[in-house]
Amino acid sequence: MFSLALPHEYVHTMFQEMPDDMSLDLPPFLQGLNTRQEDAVRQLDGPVLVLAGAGAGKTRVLTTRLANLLYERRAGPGEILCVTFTNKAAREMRERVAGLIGPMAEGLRFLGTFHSVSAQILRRHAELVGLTPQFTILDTDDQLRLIKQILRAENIDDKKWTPKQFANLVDAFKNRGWTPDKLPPGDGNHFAQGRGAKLYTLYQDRLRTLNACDFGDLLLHSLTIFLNHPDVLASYQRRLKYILVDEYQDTNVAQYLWLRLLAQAHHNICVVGDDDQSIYGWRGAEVDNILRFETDFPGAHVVRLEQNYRSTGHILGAASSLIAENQRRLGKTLWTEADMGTPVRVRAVWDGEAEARLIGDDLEAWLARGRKLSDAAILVRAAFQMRAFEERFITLGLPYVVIGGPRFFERQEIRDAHAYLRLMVADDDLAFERVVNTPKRGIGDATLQKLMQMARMTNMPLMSTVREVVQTDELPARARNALARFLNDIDRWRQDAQSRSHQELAELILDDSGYTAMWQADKSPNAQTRLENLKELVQSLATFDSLPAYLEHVALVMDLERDAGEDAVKIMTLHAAKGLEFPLVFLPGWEDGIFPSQRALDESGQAALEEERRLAYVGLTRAREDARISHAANRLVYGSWQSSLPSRFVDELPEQHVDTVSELAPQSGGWSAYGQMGSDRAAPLGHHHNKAALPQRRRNPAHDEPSFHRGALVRHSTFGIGEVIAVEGNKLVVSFDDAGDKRVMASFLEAVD
DNA sequence: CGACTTACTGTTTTT
DNA sequence: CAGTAAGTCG
Repeated sequence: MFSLALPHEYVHTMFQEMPDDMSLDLPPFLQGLNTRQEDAVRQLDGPVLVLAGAGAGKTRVLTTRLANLLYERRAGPGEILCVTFTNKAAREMRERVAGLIGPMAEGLRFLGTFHSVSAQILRRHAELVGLTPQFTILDTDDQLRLIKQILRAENIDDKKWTPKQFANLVDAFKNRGWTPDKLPPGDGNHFAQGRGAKLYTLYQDRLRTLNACDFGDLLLHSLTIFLNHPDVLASYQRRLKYILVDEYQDTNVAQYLWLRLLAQAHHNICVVGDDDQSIYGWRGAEVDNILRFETDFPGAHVVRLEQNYRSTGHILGAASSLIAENQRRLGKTLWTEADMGTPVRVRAVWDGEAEARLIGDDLEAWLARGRKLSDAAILVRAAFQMRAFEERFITLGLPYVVIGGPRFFERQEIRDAHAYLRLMVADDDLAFERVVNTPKRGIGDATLQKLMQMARMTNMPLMSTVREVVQTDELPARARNALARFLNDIDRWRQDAQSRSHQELAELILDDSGYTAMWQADKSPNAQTRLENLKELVQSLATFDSLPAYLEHVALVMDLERDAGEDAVKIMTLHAAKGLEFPLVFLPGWEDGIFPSQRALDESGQAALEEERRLAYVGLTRAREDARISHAANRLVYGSWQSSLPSRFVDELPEQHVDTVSELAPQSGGWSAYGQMGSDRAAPLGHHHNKAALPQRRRNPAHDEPSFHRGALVRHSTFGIGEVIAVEGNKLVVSFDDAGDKRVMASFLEAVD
């Protein structure tokens, strides 16, 4: 149909000569936009802020603008930076642009998530931050293991100061763009008696030694590169002539700085967002970024998209009034040409079970009216609310899908398989650790502990350490043989990799290592599913050119495209629902303590509550025709009953748009408020008992590679005192007083004077 | 070194 | 309640 080979100059001249008739001569993809949308699409140069209300055609504007940039030849596909938050959004964008301008969309190399674009840049300049281009990207699981090791090595009680807490702290630092050297003094102080900052440094050092990055590093390192190497920055500024940003309200400080640097030279940056839909404050998003855009980029062209194409009048009216309760917002007036439709229904039920029953009944009625289940969604505040619905729908035989549940690449068996694959590509310590005894090879905790201690001392990868240590008497024969065998396997597979496709290789490894057999022997009910998942993994390998390409994809995307499947209701969190729409939306659990969450209620300021309100707004505005809120009088939370009050958000809904129904007997007494307000909830953390400082234990004082000569007197942690009788590189033969002659590694010995 | 039993601790989520 | 992690025994 439409081709870019069209005489572009001709079209361009026409734009200039006949401005009044432009709409007639617009390229097809520009037709059918409203005035504001068209404005946003056609204002190509300079900073543009698009404030897009819910359902106002934000994605359409972004994709059309991108297509228009290409159509107008302002930039080639490789010269446009277009960043989104999710892979799904990036995929959708690419598809839609391809639909508008054809195969040229494939050349959009810098269209992707912040993380994938950063990763691309970082691979190219890795050495500037002390990494090699082959660095590994750690998943959350690897990251937590690593942190745990560090905390233990530093003698920090990992129950009081959990790895997860530390990971969150690090994440918060990175979200703000703080490398360890830029950490404001005192900022890590609340962690582990003021050791947060030091631990952060240690963690980053460790990552560098491992040639690895966590997710936050992808962005942070590329930011560091831009800041420290003006020439590199300048090359990207020259190359990326236009910048488009989706969901700008969700950007954190690091992303903001990253974008600002890239846009600094040409100011051709267009950001699209909605301050009312900022729901990721808890993970570092700064609504301020969007509120401040006009100050950051003076002369910014601001476009407000306020016509809603999604919801009925009642739904929009209810949502608008609700969000109007928030103080900090730019303010928009959404309107629609649609009918008023049905008022938002608010229903009170006795308990969670009754709520599930009610919604189940509604869905059956919806089906009976000839509607599709896939047109309906249940949006919950927190995952634990899902179970009640699942149980009910199973008994009803009503098909459902949980969106955003445990993800494919996060499953244990998939991670294990990936660890094996990673070992084919590099001497990956964390991968090695993960599978060295999976399936069981008789390499236990003690052995591993010892290996890690050695590796730490010599600053070598675990695998190299193992290579050395199997040639010594350091370890008991059993462990040593097991390790030697495993090492042998790895080397053999690496050999095999030369002559096989990566798919065949993966199959070979999984069988040969005994990993498949391990699950086949497992009689637990989900073992079968795990085997199927492994098969699926091997299948999906086929779609990649190489093993590294596959691993990169896995690390960045963490999700597998799933086929639509049968007609089913979707159950998901409100967060997962952002950007989606459904004719029928259920919003259960609108009770104080659940939604808004207890945590938001406990916060003293308004900020948390306002974010919850935005979440409610997001929920309501997902509905096209019908929104049904419900709240229960009693709820089972962590195995005990709590009575609950309707959410304050229910009261904030305007009467004229709402239809309130109660299933409850009027004075059944179900509303009593005892047990509320968290009086008996867990005491807040962080009571700083003045505990005596932990004894400072400094391990291995002789940290430097000790050199020993024949005849030297040495001490070994297990074998005791002995005399060096031969030196072979970093391995020594020592005659121990008690244990006889042994071959040991030098790094494991201390001099005795 | 591995299987079994007991204590604990619980948002939202992407990459 | 239910899943995990750490501790204990053989």
